[in-house]
Amino acid sequence: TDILLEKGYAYECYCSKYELEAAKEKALARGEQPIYNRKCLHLSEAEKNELKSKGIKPSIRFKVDDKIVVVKDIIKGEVHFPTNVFGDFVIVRPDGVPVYNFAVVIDDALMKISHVIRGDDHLSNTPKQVLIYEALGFDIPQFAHIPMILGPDHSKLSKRHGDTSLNQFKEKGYLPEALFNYLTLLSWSAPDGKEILTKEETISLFRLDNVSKSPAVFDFGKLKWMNGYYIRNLPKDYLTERVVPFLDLNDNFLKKYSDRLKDMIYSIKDKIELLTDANDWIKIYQSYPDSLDNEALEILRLPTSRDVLTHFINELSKFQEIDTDIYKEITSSVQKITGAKGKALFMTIRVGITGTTKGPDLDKICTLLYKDDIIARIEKTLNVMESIC
RNA sequence: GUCCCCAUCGUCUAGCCUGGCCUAGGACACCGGCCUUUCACGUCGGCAACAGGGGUUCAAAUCCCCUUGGGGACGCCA
Repeated sequence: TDILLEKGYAYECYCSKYELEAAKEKALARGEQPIYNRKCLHLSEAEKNELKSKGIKPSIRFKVDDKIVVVKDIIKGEVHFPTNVFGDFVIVRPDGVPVYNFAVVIDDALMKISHVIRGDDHLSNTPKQVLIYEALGFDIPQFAHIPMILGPDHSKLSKRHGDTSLNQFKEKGYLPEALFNYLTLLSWSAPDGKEILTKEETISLFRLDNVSKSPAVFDFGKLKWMNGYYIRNLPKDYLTERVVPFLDLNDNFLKKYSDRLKDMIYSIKDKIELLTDANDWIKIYQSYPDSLDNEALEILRLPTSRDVLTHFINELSKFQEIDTDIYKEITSSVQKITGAKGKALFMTIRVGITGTTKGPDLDKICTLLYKDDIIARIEKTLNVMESIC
């Protein structure tokens, strides 16, 4: 600040907050720009000392000439700002603490920052900063003002639009690489239009000069889709590692089946609120048969249901363990014996085992579970049927 | 209010700089078909946009101007 003061780029201002406030309101009332009136610009040393002796501490203002500042921006191009819209602005407060616009310049210049990349909303701060760079003789960095991300209502994205912090997304089960990939596609796109990109691909393709100028609305739906895509396509081992923190591993069921779990999760793509939904689905298993809903009960009330389940157990008992082929064999035998087919056959088995009408493919369910477990579950269902049918 | 930025399907965008190849391409969402004896996934098809008006030009989504619309900034906040 000494340099700026000495060279006449800045001066001390003894005006009080109240004075300034009043002046501002007056100007606004007259429909004019609220610009500092330079009252303190020409104070003599004597006057300053007098004010100081009264205990008034000055703030320091940057003296702004009436001209047009041209900001060169990689994304926006050359932007012209008349300085008379902001006037002489404060650089240091009376307590000696520098103001943001001043501090960033000093900071960045000292650290030899080459590129200042930030949100669009900082564009109008930039001319002030450029002025300071120039006064101090610093090299002006390259600026790149990225368009803002808007909420679904097209206003600046904020808390009231829902989850906006990385941790919230993480807690909800969004994979970091999916979020990264999605965010990357806002106001930018790969030259070939490819949308699913690894971090490495993005880094090698990304160029500031093909970032779009217009703001982007955050689309939670597309993020969701992309996260699902990642969940489905990432290597299974890696996926399991990612999924485990979201599951209640203390539970016996999960302990017992954790090795087969990845296949199951891999197949649960329905209404993925994501990983957390997989957890819900598993809970349906766990809480069975308390989870029987009307739809499931209806299936169990079918006249053939009892037969189907009983014979399913019988047939299954003939085998050591169940796999896809055996599953087919069993279901066709049960069909022959009971005469039940279609929904009456498969839905009954589904409900008998899982207690619900929804879930992964039946053959997958059957191969996921162990034979004894299936039998136990169906027997449970048969017991339940005693009481409700 | 003043200044600045922006403007292609509902949303993210390609194309715009270097006008004709645009019958405006892709993705999400949505709607249908297929697959699956559930739901999803997958797959095939469909709906859907150059904000409006003036120019310039043989030719405009592309270049220029105006209007409208949206966003942001106007602090001794960061």
